[in-house]
Amino acid sequence: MNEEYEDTGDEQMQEHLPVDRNGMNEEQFLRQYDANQYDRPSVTVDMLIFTVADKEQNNYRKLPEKSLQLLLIKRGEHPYLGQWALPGGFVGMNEDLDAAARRELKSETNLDDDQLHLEQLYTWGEVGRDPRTRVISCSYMALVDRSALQVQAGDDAAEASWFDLTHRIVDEQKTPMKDGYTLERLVELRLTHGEVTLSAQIKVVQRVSGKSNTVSREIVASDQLAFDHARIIQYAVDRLRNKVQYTSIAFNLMPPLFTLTELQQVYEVLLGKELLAPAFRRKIADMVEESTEYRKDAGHRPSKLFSYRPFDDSE
Amino acid sequence: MNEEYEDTGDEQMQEHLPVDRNGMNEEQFLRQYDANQYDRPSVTVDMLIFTVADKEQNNYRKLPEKSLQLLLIKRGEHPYLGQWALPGGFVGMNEDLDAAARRELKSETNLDDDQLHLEQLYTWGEVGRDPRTRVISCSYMALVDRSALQVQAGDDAAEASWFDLTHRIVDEQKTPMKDGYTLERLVELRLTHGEVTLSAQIKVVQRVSGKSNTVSREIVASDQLAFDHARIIQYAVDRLRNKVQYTSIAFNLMPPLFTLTELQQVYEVLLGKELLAPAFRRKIADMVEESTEYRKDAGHRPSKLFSYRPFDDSE
DNA sequence: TCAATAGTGTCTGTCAGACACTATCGA
DNA sequence: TCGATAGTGTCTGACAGACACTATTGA
Repeated sequence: MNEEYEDTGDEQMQEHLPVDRNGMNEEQFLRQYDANQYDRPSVTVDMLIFTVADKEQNNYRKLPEKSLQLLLIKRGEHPYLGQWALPGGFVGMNEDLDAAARRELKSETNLDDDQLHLEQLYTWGEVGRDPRTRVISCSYMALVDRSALQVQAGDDAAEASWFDLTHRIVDEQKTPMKDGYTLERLVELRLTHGEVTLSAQIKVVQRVSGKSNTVSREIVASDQLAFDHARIIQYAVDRLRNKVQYTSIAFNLMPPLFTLTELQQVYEVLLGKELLAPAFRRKIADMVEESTEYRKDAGHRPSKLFSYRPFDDSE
Repeated sequence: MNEEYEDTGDEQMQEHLPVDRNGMNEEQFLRQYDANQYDRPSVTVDMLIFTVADKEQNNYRKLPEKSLQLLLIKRGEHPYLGQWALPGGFVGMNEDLDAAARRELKSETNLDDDQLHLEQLYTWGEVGRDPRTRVISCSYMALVDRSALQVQAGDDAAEASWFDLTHRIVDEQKTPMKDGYTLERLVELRLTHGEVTLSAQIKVVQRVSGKSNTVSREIVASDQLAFDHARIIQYAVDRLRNKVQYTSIAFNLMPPLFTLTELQQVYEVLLGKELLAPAFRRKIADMVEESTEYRKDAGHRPSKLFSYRPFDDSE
């Protein structure tokens, strides 16, 4: 069970270290280990930085609509020069993976990770996804509060912009298969910033056969979006929609004080559907705390302002 | 918006390709690109291969208890020579990340991925986690049906064994913090295979302050478990427990035909708690299909055998 | 006969969907 | 006044926890 019993056990003063088939102990092994004997892929982090912004609204009575926004960077270098890509970069040899994500986030938004939600999403490792060399990308999702962003992005040398993001299922069909079915969804992503519109179509295929249940995503079309980033964005939206429903991450998109209607609007824009106010208020009731302040600048009844209350675990 | 307008536009026959600040078009850039100009980390996949097995039972009336098992490999090389580790290996330069996971799985269990559940879990990229060199590990979780395993593992040169796995919260305390709280859990992992017992303690810390909500895992003690694998195992158990409740992955641990009590036992061993039969049967009712067969070998009323029915989406 | 599992019926409380209703502001 | 949002009350049906109850087997 323990290698050291195979030693002769004669040298009382010397430590009984296990040796490998070449007679080396661990220290000797590590000294001769050469990481360069094999080719290694490059590793990057890709950041999906989401926020929610108000759309313009002229009717003094109506509330402004919300839109989900994603930060993209215009590439100033090959490959995909001139196209838009997720912020990101290579992971340093002496830098934790998470630290690389936080570094990228800080450099783009000037926010530290205690002011936002940061979460590892998925690691993308297909062989041909980067024309330069083999690149494995670990994607992270960040949710930031619009009001905490000092600069409107783009203070960097590279051109960074917030794009309005819409995610729409254009087509859906279910085909019965032996021992299961295949569910194919065609998803259209549309990203707009001023005059610039990027779009992509992703085919999301869910195969259920026997017990296995696999989801794969394929890029059908990708206009002005670099690399396979359209697919990563689609994946992130799916994850975001999912998590909004059973966690409180949505509050990371809210300012310190907000009305319940604003909160509901954020949920609605994330989920892509309308919610009923009474049910919504019940659901989030013990995640918010009433303040004494009111919002009274609009042409209708003033609304109470609330703040986030970290989960009510107390009983 | 598009770089090509910066060309002189004189050469009608030549394509208008965007050029970078060095005057290179994409093809020229890629030809001179050298991936070796920077140090790169090594990338591995680590496999968490779970199954459920029956425990011995002598009372002819009683049903055998189930135990959750995990496949581990005894290391025949430095570092951690003689200790036990998750199966895994380096990702080939011309191999998709998923393909590497499937390859490892196939080599350990001789099963293809259409016969089981395979899912990417998390990517571990701390700097010091491997003493050899910088290693980033992408972990995958696989759930296999015990009855589909031809060999009892270990046909490989390396010694592979199924370990009974228990996951127990030994200590839990909640400390109020400014603007939130800290929830600390001490988790004890215990892995046994015959006479061999491995154990580890992981401190799982959930920090809730303001809007951010972070979970971190720290290895307090790890006996005979190589690398940071104790932490990865603990993470996988958390994920497994979570997913069992809202997906049908548990069926991947079941043979083609099973009784509802067996299914319930699997849920119970995964969740680490007992369930009430009527509620359980209601919950899984439309995920199973009645067969005409019965299990009648025991000292009690025979039970109907069921099979898995991929989600009842029909209305 | 009996220990053990197999399987069902039903009470109860919780909670989400749905919708009606009242309250209150600014132009 | 009125168009819009703010906010509440309550009916309904779905469903989970809880527990009692019946059914059936092999030694």
